[in-house]
Amino acid sequence: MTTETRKPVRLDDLDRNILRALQADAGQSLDEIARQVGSSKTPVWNRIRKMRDAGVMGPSTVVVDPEALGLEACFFVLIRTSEHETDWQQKFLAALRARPEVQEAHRLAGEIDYILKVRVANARAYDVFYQALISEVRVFNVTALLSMEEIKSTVALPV
Amino acid sequence: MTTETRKPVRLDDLDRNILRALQADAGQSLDEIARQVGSSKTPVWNRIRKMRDAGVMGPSTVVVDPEALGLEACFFVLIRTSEHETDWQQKFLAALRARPEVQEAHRLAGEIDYILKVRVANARAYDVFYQALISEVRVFNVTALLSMEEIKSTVALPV
DNA sequence: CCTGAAAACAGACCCCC
DNA sequence: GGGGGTCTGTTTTCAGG
Repeated sequence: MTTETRKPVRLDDLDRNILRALQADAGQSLDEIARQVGSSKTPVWNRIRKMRDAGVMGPSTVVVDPEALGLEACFFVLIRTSEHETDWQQKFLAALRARPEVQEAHRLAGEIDYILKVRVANARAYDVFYQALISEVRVFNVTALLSMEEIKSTVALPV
Repeated sequence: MTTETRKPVRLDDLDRNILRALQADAGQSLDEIARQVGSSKTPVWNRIRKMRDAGVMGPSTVVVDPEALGLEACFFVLIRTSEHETDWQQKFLAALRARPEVQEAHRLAGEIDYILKVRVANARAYDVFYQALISEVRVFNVTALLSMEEIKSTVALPV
C-alpha cells in the first residue's frame, strides 16, 4: 500500500509566490525564482523541497500541443447511468483510467453522473472510443459535446 | 506583435518517446531520458530544442494539488446564450480569460454553447464567480455540475 | 546525424549569521 | 529561518567522424 502524503501544510506568501513562479515556468533557475519572489537561493530551495515532500506539487511536466500530435478533436462526455453498485463502479473507473484518450473524469452530484474530457484525432476516433467504452460497461445515457474552439486552457491554479 | 510558431513539424518515434518521458517527468536529466529512449544526450537535446522552437511543447510547469491551496470545489459549467454577435463574444471571452478560477473554456457545437471548468474554494465562492460573470455578460441559461470526485486528471496526452 | 569532450551553469548541501 | 560560498552533476556548445 502506498503511503499517501497528506500532511496539512500551511503555505505562507513566499510559498505561494514560489508556486506561482514554478507554475509559470518550472525550468527557471533557483536564482531567478529567488529574484522574482524577493528572496535568496537557500530559502527558496528549502520551501520547494518542503512542498514537494508534502505533495503540494507533483513532478514537473511539459504541456504538449495536441494538434502537433494530430489530436484535433476534444469532446466533453456527459454520462448517466442506472447502475450504482460498487462492482459496476470499479469496472467503470478502471476502464477510464486505462484509456489514455481520457484526460479528465469526474463523478458528479446531480442528474448527470459522470463527465469526461476526451481527446482524439477526429470524430471517427471518438466513435471507436465510445463503442469500446459502452461495450465494457453499461451506461444509461451518453451525451457528447464537441469542442469547436479552446478558448482557454491552463493548468495553473490561482495561487 | 508575437510571431505565432506554427511550423508543421513531423515527429518521428524518437521525438514521441522523448515527449512521453518529458510528460511523465520534465525534471529528469538528459542522460536519463536518453537511456529511456535508447539514444544519447546530444540527439535528445537537439530534438527537445527543435520541438520547443516549433511550439510542440510549451514551457514546463508543476502540477499543484488544488486542495493544498484550499480549492476544494470543482464545477463544470454549461452555458447557453442567445447572443452571438462578435461584440458580445469578445466581451465574454475576455471575461473568461481574465478570471483565474476558470481553468478551461471551450466553445461547443450543438445546443450548449460553452463549457467551463471552474475551480474555487467552495460553493459560496462559486456563487460569487457566477454572479460576477452574469453581471458582466448576458447568458440565457447556466447549468453548474459539481464534481464529487476527481476520478482521473492528467495533462499527459497519448503520444 | 551521432559521438565525445569541454565550458558554462545550476542544483544540493554546508557553515555562519 | 535566511545569506553566501563551494562542490558536484547537468546542460549546452562545439569539433570531428
